[in-house]
Amino acid sequence: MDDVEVMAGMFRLMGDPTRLRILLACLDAPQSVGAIAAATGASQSLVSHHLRLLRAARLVAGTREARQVFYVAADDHVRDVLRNLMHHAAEERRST
Amino acid sequence: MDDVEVMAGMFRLMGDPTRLRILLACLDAPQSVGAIAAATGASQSLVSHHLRLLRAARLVAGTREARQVFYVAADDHVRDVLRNLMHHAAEERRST
DNA sequence: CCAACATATGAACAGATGTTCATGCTATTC
DNA sequence: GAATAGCATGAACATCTGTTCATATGTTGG
Repeated sequence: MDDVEVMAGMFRLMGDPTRLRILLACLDAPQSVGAIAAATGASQSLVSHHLRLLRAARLVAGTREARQVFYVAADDHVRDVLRNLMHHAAEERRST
Repeated sequence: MDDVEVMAGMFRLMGDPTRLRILLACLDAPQSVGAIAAATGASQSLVSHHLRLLRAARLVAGTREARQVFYVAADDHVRDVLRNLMHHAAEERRST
């Protein structure tokens, strides 16, 4: 798999609204699965499914703490990409 | 449509390998549809279909010049996002 | 105007993707 | 150690998406 496909894979993961909300929910601080489900309004099962994909692509990292598992955005690249396109989206809204 | 869905829409567009190659092909300088097709190895028809989506989302801008139409990445946000995740992908490869 | 060239569009199809429902697994508390 | 809380997993399904093939649209040169 070449770089382009790796990149595309990451973008595709961020390209689903539910998954994007999950990512944004744990952008700044680790959040438990339950908290993410509550924050995003998605079912626990769905959140878990998505987290698995995000974890497999190393976009988030999860650590177990007693019964709960806390997930957080993997690194600064991910955070930067999200913040960057957030600005772009904001500008799009303003100009249309 | 809220910001998250706008963002997700853009990410989804970048999340297809063919479309990502098209975007990368016209990242730095405007390229004709034919040139993009040649550079990416995709058919003219397919490239045109994808360019329509990218144009609709304002990720690229196209200007007609005689018989050809030249497309280029819309702005610096788009370029930054792509370059940023390229670095991320490169690091991923190195560390696995 | 006609022929050619470059790009755009439409229909149709196979394969991928997000979601739900039900169930399994791990860790804790009593 | 049974019961419960929190999370993960599997199957199944409807929908969406990328691609191809054929054809239309627009543009330039003779």
